[in-house]
Amino acid sequence: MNKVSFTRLITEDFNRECKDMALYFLGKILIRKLEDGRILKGRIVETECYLGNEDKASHSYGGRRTPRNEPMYMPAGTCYVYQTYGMYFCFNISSKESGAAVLLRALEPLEGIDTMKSFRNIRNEKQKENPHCLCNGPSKLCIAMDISKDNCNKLDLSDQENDMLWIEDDPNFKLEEFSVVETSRIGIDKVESEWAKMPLRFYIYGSGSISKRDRKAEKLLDGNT
DNA sequence: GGACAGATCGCCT
DNA sequence: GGCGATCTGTCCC
Repeated sequence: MNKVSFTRLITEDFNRECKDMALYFLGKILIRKLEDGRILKGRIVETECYLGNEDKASHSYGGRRTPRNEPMYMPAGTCYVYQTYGMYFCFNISSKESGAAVLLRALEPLEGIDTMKSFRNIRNEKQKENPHCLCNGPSKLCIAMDISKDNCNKLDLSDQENDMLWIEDDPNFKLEEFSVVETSRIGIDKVESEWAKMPLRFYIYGSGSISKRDRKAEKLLDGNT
């Protein structure tokens, strides 16, 4: 058996254009180290692109630049964590182009599942027993991984000294062996339909941890094989 | 499976 | 002052 080691992503790994990065992240491992040393790991299975300037669904549409979205303009690999609906967080990572970022929408929990459960506090008995329910949404994964604006916003994921949050490549995981579903983004119905429909959401076909499956797109993939 | 209402507050206009 | 890149429970088919 060859020994294959997990490697942490570095600056050049993050230096990609938004769509390329969203696809590149699929299958990678997001790792969170808590203050008490506990480790939480999840495989990234769903991502979404938010482009700059021309993207009407993006916080940076029209070049808007405010204190909140400043991380979208910072170097590739910078965390953009913002609060929404007064009580939830969304976790993005800035890409190469200024003003663009990739939203992490879902993870498949791999390690620290009991800790994630304790953070999520799920009431529904069936969901409670299913790890796939822990991180299958952008704000759920923030709760499960203890990612908030206070502790992770503007963090540099390419900084090898940063031991709070980072991403590793899993050499045993080959994205080519999976189908990737390309579909429209979630929760942006109010923007001009052209941009609402744009296929800027990506997920690994067959993962049990997807926030919202697109059965039509999956059927088309089935037809092509 | 889908539709809908309510929670709740930082951010931007 | 109004509005969310969401989640949850409820109601209905």
